[in-house]
Amino acid sequence: MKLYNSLSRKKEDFVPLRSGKVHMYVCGITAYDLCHIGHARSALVFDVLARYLRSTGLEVFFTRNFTDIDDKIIKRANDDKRDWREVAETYMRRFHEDMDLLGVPRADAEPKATDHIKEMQGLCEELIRRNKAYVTPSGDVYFRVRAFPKYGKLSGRSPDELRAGSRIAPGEEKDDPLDFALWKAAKPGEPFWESPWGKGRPGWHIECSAMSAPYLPLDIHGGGLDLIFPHHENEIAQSEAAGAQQMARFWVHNGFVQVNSEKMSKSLGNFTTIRDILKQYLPETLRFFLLSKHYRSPVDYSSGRMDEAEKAQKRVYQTLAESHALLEKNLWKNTSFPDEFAVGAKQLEDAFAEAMEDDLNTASAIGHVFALVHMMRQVLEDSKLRSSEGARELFTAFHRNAKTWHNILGLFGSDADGFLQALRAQQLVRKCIDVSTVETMLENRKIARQNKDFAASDILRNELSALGVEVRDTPEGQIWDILL
RNA sequence: GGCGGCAUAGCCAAGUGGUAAGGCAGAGGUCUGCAAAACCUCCAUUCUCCAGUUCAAAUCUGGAUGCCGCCUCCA
Repeated sequence: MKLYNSLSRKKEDFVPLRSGKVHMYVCGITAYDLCHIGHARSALVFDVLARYLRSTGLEVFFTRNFTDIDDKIIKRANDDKRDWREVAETYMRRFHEDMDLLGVPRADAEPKATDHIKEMQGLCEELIRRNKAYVTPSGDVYFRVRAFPKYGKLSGRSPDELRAGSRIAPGEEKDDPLDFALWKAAKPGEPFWESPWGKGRPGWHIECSAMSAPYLPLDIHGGGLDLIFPHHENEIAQSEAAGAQQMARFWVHNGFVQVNSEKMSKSLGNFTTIRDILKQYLPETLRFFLLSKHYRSPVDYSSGRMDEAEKAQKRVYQTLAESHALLEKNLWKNTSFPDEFAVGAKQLEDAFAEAMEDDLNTASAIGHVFALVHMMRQVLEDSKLRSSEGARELFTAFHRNAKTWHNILGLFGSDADGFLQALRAQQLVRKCIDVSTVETMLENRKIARQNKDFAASDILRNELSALGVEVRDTPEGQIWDILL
């Protein structure tokens, strides 16, 4: 496949470094708060990338770490008057709960920083031995950016440019303003580990270099766009200055989730948590929404867009449900069926695969899903076509495709009737609609209609509409749905 | 200030040299007591603007404008 590499700023052919096996490392969360929709996007993008690579027959070993010791965790623990370990454990557990709902499986390895302190210290020692790092009188260890000539190759900045805007803060014992901490001496009351340089704890960047070390060189190192600088730049510096030939072949970064065209982030306070959204919408709707735009573009979140996503998604499931019902009935006639449907369906199937090949273009791929759905609807609406043998083949292929979508995108794989039921329940909650009230009104309307009292019937229909309920009159009686 | 990205219909969104996918909304039609749903048809001679390269440009080049991100923790 073609994959955009942040390092070269180009799409490149993805070829695994080791035959048939892919090592993928994605920066996970710092466990100090609930995950927001931006975390969901990042998790989803790399989940889909792993699923896709696996679907092409590659073996993928996926690593996603947890940062479970960090300034923010310590701050949170102090604020909440809890032990920092408990804070980290709580939010790691919340992360897993969110991912379970979103259908993101556990990574093959989920290392925690605190389980790899020894390796981090080892890496620091190696860097000091190579004169790429130094120890300060207070027991901090800093990376010597000047000693790594390739510094800036990922973010496209030169040390000179960076140096121009930076200065050493008072009290810091750095040789150079760009030098960054590998190991921080413990302040009073802070958690610490014993080290050759005294009591202290690891810096953020060294964690990922240490935890990814067993898998170097990585085929793919991923994360959010904002991690390029300084986090990933520093990881490269640490790992490669310590002797690695190349830390990662591909650097892949996902774009942000925005609100009103502004980045959603904890520091801006404009974030929406995954669990808040899942009170309103089904997890698969969030998944669909986030995957319906290319992973490198920013995506603007709003409830209006979620509503649109929900409507579109429902259309696919309705089509799956209706065609499934016909397949179950299994009453087919040997009537003529135009070839164009099978030909078109095959083209769309290929187009889906091509879109995924082209830098994981899920937005385009989903577009082809809808083109296929449109075709299925045409057949379903035509009483002659839908009962013919040709339709059976077409529907069978459609459901086979849905399996592929499920495997790769994690979409359209739920039981269709079950999904539609769950969706209705979710919408009832969201719209605060009381089912028994609706049913009473429908019963009254039914009576009015039996008496041909259309005026009364229409008044009830308007009242239901005001509640957010839409009624359809069919030969089988009244059917109601939630008005969006 | 430095570095980078983006600009496609009312909205969302694919499309990196060969004549604008798809979704939502909207209009007309079929159906209906009237509706609704569903289906059919229509809905960007044009891709922020200005120059240029080319037989051919939304796609390449130069310039302008606007929006966003990174440069400090951040998915």
